Amino acid sequence: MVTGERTHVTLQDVARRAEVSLATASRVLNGTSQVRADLRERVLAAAADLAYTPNAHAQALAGASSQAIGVICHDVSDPYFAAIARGVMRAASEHGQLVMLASTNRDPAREVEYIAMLRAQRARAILLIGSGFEDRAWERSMAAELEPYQRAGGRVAVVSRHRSLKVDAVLPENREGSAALARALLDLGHRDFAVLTGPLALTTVSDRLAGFRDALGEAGVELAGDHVIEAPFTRDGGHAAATELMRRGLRPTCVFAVTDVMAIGALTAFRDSGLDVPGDVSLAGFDDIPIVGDLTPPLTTVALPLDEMGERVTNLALRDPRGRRSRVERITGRVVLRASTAPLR
Amino acid sequence: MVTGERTHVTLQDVARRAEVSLATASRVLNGTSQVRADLRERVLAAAADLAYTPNAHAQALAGASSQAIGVICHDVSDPYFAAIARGVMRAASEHGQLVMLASTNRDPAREVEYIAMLRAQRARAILLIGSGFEDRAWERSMAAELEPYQRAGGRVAVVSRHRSLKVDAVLPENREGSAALARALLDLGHRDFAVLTGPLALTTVSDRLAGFRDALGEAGVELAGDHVIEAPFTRDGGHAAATELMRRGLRPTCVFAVTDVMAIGALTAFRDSGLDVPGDVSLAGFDDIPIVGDLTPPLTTVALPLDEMGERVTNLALRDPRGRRSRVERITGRVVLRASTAPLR
DNA sequence: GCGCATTCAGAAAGCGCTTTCTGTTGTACG
DNA sequence: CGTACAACAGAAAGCGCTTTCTGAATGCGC
Repeated sequence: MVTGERTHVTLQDVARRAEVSLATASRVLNGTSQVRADLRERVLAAAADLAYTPNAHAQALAGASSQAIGVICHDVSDPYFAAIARGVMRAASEHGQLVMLASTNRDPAREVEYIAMLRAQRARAILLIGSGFEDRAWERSMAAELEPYQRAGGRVAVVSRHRSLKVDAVLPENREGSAALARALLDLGHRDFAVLTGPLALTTVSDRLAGFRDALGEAGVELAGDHVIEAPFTRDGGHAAATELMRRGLRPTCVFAVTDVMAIGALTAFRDSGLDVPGDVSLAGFDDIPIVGDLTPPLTTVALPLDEMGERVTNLALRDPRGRRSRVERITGRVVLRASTAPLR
Repeated sequence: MVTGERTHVTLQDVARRAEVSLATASRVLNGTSQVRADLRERVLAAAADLAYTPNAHAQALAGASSQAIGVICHDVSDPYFAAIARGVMRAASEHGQLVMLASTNRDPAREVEYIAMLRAQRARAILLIGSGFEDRAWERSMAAELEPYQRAGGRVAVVSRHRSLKVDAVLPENREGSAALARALLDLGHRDFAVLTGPLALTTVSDRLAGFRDALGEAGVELAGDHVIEAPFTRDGGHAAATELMRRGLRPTCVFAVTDVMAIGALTAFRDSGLDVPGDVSLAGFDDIPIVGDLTPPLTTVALPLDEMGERVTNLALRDPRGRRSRVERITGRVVLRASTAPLR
């Protein structure tokens, strides 16, 4: 049983056992064209007996294109991506596609590498999830990989990034969203703000910061430079940024973390130093990842339909590939006020 | 530019442009054997000029086996899987492997389907993450897919399941973990417990429940039938189970949710009905997913090194495939007491 | 200076499929 | 009864690679 039976069952084996030609076996299994009933039965039986599975590589090579789409994100374990990935997987499986998911840990080089691999796999589509970098060299090498891929018929779609990429995109309105949030917070009476941001080289970050700052500006409230604290784009980054805020002796009445994930770290940092949220400081995030409703207090945020966004990029990439120019679907964020923000007394 | 240039650049194109044979071009690009320096230069230059990427399918077909491993889990957006997946991706990329991730949404049929697809892709290894089902028919169809795959040289490794699968496995000691937790909770003085469980058909669930119940039994504490509430294996399931508990008018001093994800739902349910944790009821989970330290109160749980577990299955599957019989790595859970459990007054 | 081993480039044979092209049979028609 | 045309099975040509097999140079010993 365990003897060197190293090799796969091939269509040839099936054909031989069913005593038909290769072509006939292929036709039966793919339903490509009519085959006489008795032959068909024989082929089906043979395939079942041998536990035959077609070699997808051979199929791909022979013309029937690949069954898989590639998704590149920064980190699977980030709830933001996980939520989007969920939508992607659902939509992909509706299209009968397998999903290859890769995390780059925000390493631009790794990202380019993965695109090359996906290109080699002849993935039907490549989905880029998450903010791009504002980095000329990186943009060029991305484009260098993506352009030949697209020219050869590959589809590319992205969430949250665009500059320099001529591809279909699902674009959350980061600027407008954080502006709306700022106005909501102003309405609560706040005038003294701080912002915890991720790396400003990420377009998502800079957009959210800009939107927030502009909306404050329109209300005549200025956001001082030292009230903007930059840290890694993670829970720990949020924790560190909040800690730094306190270390600087700043006591804004309201803090905006540019992502919920960072806000979570900040919330814990505040709690650990005995600051009450929202009693001592109001806190708001962005994204509305699933967990934030279960925090104490539940987090005020700008809700993005993450799951749906995943579905939409996927559909963008998989539907009518004939589209000439790149389509853009804008996603409006909805401000959700929860208990983490309180009116200023 | 956009004209029907539908086709990929092939090795043939590179060879032609470099004015060498196909074989030479292949040798240069793979470093398979020595090639005269000037020819090598020409090939490299041609490949770069044409932005050549080898067709992975052709490579796979021609013998060099696939570059990808497949991972099947129940739900990518579940933090438990996400954390494991993270470890998998790290280890996989160290082995130069691409990861294809599929979620089955706990649908056994879908699971079998995905294995067939991965088999078709000639994935180098298949990783099954998450509890199996106690279901004879399903086990048979799984085995029917897996067995020919393994016979043909495919590697299979699993996290958290085993029965009937003869494969390498990373096995968290669920039974022992929840027993240890039970003892810790008994030490706090609790005698009146309830358990919120997922579907008992999942081996993980039944093991955790059994371990907990047994340890209580050894201390002479009985877990009444109506104090065990079954619900879906999700945050909402936990919420529903906790709600049901209160609806039944039960007021145990301590509640154990078999996963952290369920515990999170329960925590919110308790909070929403005005029950204080741990003042009115202590609450514990299992897994130690990253978020639980940021909850209020932080959750007592049995910590599993999720990230490391992902790494270990991957290594199990990718290292020395010559291993004759299946290896098992047991993972010990560590009880972490946090503020969600308090000593009984 | 001749025969031999040694390098290294090229030709060609697959890998397992799909699909076009060919050929054979059976049926309907004049 | 012979011809035209479906209908359908089989042969064979790739798809883009890797790798074995061939063969032409080159360098070496005697």
